[in-house]
Amino acid sequence: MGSKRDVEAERRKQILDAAEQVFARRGFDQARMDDIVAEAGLSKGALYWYYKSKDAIIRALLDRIFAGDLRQAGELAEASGSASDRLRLFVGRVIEEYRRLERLVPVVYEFVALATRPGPVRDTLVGYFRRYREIVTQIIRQGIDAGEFEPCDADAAAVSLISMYEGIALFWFFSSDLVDWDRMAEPPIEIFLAGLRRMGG
Amino acid sequence: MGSKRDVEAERRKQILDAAEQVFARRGFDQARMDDIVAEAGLSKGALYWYYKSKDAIIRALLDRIFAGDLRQAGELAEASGSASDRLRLFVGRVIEEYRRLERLVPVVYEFVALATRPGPVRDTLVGYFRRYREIVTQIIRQGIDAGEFEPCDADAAAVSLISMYEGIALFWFFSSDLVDWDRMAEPPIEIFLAGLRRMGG
Amino acid sequence: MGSKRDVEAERRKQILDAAEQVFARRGFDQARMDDIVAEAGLSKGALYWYYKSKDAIIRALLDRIFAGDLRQAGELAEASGSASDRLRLFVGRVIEEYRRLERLVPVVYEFVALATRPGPVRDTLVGYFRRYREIVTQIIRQGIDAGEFEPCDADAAAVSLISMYEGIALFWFFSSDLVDWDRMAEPPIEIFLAGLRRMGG
Amino acid sequence: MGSKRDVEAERRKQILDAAEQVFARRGFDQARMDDIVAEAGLSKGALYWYYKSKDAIIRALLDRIFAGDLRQAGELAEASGSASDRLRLFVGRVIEEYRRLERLVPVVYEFVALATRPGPVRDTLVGYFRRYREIVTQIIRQGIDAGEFEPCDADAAAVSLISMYEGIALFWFFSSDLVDWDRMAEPPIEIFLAGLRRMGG
DNA sequence: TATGAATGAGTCTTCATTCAT
DNA sequence: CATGAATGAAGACTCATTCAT
Repeated sequence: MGSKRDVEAERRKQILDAAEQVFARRGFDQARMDDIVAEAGLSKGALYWYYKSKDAIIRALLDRIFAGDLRQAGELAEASGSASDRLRLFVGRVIEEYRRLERLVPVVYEFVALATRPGPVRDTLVGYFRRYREIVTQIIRQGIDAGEFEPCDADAAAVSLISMYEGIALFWFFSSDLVDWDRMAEPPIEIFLAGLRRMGG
Repeated sequence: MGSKRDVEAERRKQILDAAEQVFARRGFDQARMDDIVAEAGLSKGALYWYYKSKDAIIRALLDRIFAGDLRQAGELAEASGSASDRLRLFVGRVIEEYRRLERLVPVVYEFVALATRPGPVRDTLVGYFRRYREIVTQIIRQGIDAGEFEPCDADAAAVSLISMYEGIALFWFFSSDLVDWDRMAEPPIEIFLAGLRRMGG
Repeated sequence: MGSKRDVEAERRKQILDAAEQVFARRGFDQARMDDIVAEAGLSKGALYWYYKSKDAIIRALLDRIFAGDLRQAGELAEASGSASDRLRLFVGRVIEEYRRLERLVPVVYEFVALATRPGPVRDTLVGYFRRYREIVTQIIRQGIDAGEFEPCDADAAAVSLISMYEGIALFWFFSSDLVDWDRMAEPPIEIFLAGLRRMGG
Repeated sequence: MGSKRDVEAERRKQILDAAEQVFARRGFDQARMDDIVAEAGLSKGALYWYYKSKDAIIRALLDRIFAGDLRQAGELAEASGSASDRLRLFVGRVIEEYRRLERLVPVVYEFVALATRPGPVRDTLVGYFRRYREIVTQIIRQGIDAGEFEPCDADAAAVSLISMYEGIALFWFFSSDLVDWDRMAEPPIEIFLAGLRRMGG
């Protein structure tokens, strides 16, 4: 049993989990290494043994949150079924993802704020958005080719769709009392699909 | 001429302008008061004469950016013309606003990150979003009542629309090379309006 | 009418009175020039017109409080009457003085703390104590010479007497609920005088 | 040996000793944390590791100086022997204490100045004086009951006695060239005891 | 004389990081 | 591997004093 490896993995997870909590609570800059240490139940030395710096923790967290490879989502581009259904599926997965990351939203916006300026965080997020966009663009294009959707700027439409849910997530965060996912899941995609659909078709 | 008032107003503007630059460049926490002082071309003492603390500057900036009362946008709800046209106008104004705030985007996301946690920043942003939402909901509802749009959850639709442009702004920020406002202005609203019209279809 | 002089004198008194209040409230170091300015109802510029610095104000206050020349007290040394009566009179005046300075006690101890270290404050206080001591020593010596008191170290006795009331003032300040001047005025001097009379006994 | 505890105790002593020196030299407000750091031979971080703030150091010093419980002095109230002898003993111990604290006198008056205003310093000193007073009052009362002293206000007498030595300490501090403890130890207490004594038996 | 905005050196305190044990 | 005391550069803020008006 690779117990050495296991301990290392365990410790790293412990630290990242703790950092997540603390960063969500205070933001990157206001978070103190001591907070993370306390939250993780480790010692300062132990923390620095596994991560060389605060920045290293932030980068590790960035990966853990945004480096998922969207493979599942990507498969949708090549799956069978109508483009509409595949977009519905896609949106369902995105929402699922959002729900999963719920308590991380503060950290996500912390990253967004950082990504505002050049650097590795920005690069990661740019890539993340590009991949999503490519997938959705491809599905919409297939819908147009198949005569399911009106001809249109598929890329602009893709950006619109992703943006809509991205924006709803932000909105939700500022009015969770008024907006809830159960209610906000269907209408947007249905309006959007209706807008894309070839009517006379 | 009230030169005393003028000097005060001038200094405050000088400081807020400088703070905007510096905050955009470095983020709230990484920004140094000395940076602001240098950018403003004032002395430390002068800065503190007008704003008691870094936080006071941030709050003043929050007001300057988000406390605009959306009166113009609000008027659209009561204007004449089709709901579609009024929504188009609304979107046009929002985009105009985004363009105007372009260089402030980093600061805006800085605020969003802050708004993630309870406090005055959050309160301000929550109010800001609520007002937008009310206006758009009203217009859509009028469109439905007038038979222009298919019946639907007007509020959900409003959130969707605002979110879409909100999200596009974010998207744009991460791929200004791929997305530009000239191209992204029309398609989203047109798809959306078509969707509202055809929903039942 | 020397109105110019009058204004100057008036302003200086205004400032010193204000400084007294503020120093009593906050101590020399914690007192802010702005506090004094506010208390005096003057402007910063005006204050600095009359006193060149904070230290100048402190020195002026030192004079105002301790530079009284004790002439009255000094006269007692040459007055007629028994030594006991003259000491009683002396003590009465000292107490009167203490009562008058009541609200200045904090400032007085501020000066005492300062006088702890070499400098003009120390010099002033040293002189102040010396003069008191000389006067009392002389009266006691006269009492011994006149056979009214038993022979003793007149200087040590004088220091004891002055110290006693000095100490009572301090004590009073820390237990004004328990000690009051009406009760503490007579007993000490009477015990002391009895002691001087009976020493040999 | 608990070397961990030892190091902590050692460091705290180091810091308090250094603070004592610096505060004596400059006063609380004029003392710089860097002075204390330098005097203690520590780093700034180390100092703040053990004491959270300048104020915390001052409070710790307050305790170290005034929180001694006077147990020894208290025992005198219940010891055997004449009241006079026990008061002589008491005074001897007080003088001993003063000699011990000699170099701390500036700090003591720094505290007195602070105690002038409400707060923990004042509370501590008030308690300190109260305990002294209770002990001496009790002894004098016993002397009166035993017929050794004339009937009198025992409490006022106690305050007088303590005040006298308190005052002498102050006096001494301003004229150490003229007053020395060897000469000032006996006369005051003897005059005082003579004053209290029942002459006619 | 009087005003009060402006100056900037100086202070306390914080906290990421290191390293002897 | 782990500990936690120690480091010290850096930063927000203060405030006595000045000076243009």
